[in-house]
Amino acid sequence: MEILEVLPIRLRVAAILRKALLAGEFRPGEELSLTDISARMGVSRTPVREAFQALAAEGLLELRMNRGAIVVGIDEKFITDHFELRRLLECEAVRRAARNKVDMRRLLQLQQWAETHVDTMTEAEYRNYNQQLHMEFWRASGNQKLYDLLSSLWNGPSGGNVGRDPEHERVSIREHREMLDDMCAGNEEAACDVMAVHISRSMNNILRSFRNAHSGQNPEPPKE
Amino acid sequence: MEILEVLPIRLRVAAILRKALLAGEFRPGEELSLTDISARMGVSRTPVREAFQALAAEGLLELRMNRGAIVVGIDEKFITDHFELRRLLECEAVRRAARNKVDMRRLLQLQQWAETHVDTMTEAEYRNYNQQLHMEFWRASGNQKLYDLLSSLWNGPSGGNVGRDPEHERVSIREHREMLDDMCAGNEEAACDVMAVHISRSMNNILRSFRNAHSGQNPEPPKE
DNA sequence: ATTTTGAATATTGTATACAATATTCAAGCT
DNA sequence: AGCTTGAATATTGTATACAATATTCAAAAT
Repeated sequence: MEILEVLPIRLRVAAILRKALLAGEFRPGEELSLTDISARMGVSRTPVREAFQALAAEGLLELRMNRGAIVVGIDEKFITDHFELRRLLECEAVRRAARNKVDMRRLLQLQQWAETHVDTMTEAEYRNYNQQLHMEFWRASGNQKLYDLLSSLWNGPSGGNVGRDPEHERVSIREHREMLDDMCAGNEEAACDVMAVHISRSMNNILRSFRNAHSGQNPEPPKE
Repeated sequence: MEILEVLPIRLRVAAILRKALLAGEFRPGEELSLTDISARMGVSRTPVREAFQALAAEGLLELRMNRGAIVVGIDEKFITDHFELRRLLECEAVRRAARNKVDMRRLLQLQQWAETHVDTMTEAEYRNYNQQLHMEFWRASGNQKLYDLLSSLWNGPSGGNVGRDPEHERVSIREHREMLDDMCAGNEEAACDVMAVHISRSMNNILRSFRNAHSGQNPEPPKE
């Protein structure tokens, strides 16, 4: 039987707004009115306000005192900045994990499952495996702050509603295996190098789909 | 004439609680009651609640749904985790700054001021110079996320109310000069190495004062 | 005509009221 | 005795009311 967990409104509001912001559904510089959003979502201003503050901390909104929130534009630099930071941190995580000679059982178990089911996995299953594996990397780094930070970065720009890419998934699973082998062998720099390639490849995928979505048609016609 | 800015209550509450938490004034695992804190501070629960959420995002509190917040203990690992992360990011910032060949005028101007006034600086002046210089490093990295992240880490564990250390300040100023020279010369790795030493030295200072404060007397007598 | 002033309006910031969830503890049952 | 149950209590989550600040725009002054 499944445990069904009801999230607080502020988290659901934050998730909805985050997705919309990352999808570029608001114009950069546009003012987001607390009253307006809460009315449109059918909730009170309080949880929306809390969501605004969380999104501001994530860099998606800018809060001006007594003057509401404005949308920070998602452009290619936003995406590359995000992924370059994530690459730095993920590399550090596996480097430390390799150095720490940490218990690899859970990691190997996850990876084995993925390699066994590589041809039959649903997209949801792949996403779940991928996140769990990365989270194990972060945990294995032994640095709690690193873990927390990478967790929050996971909610950053992602492909959005672009269809799944089986080839990307296959390559990723192979790279995961490489990293695990390097970690088992205590080969810090090798694991780190694979991770750098791994994240860069993700970034390029996202960038490609971003350019695709923004090429040709203007997302919003210019004013007037 | 000075612009006097009145911060929102939630930010002042967050600052007060952050300081207290980092100073270890609450027992690890202790429950912080929203009602209690707001009453003791003479404000309503709303801004305190918002402060709690911000502190939870910083890793200083843990929020349990419908069950209040508990204090995350500040121990030596908390401090080393923090500084190892900061070292990684500050190193990356100067590495990128050196690579980018950015405009160094503001940096050199700040540094020159510090070297001129090294013997007459007040502690507040040193702190101000130090923060401004580091912020220029972050900015010079060209990565907005890196800047935001290092900004938020600046509020992390700091010496607290341990007296000033003029020798530490002198050495820091010399290290800053070394980094600036390396950056001007485009010497990425050299600048990065100095930064690593620089941050590690800060960490050891904090650790020393932490051990000092926690050795001998229990901060709080055990229950019963 | 341009600038300045200030009242009207709208929006955020804070406080309080209400609803929902969790905890406690005593009564009843096996 | 130990466990289960449920009412009472307390605390958080959300909604609403109120206060303070910012914006707008028209009228007045230069």
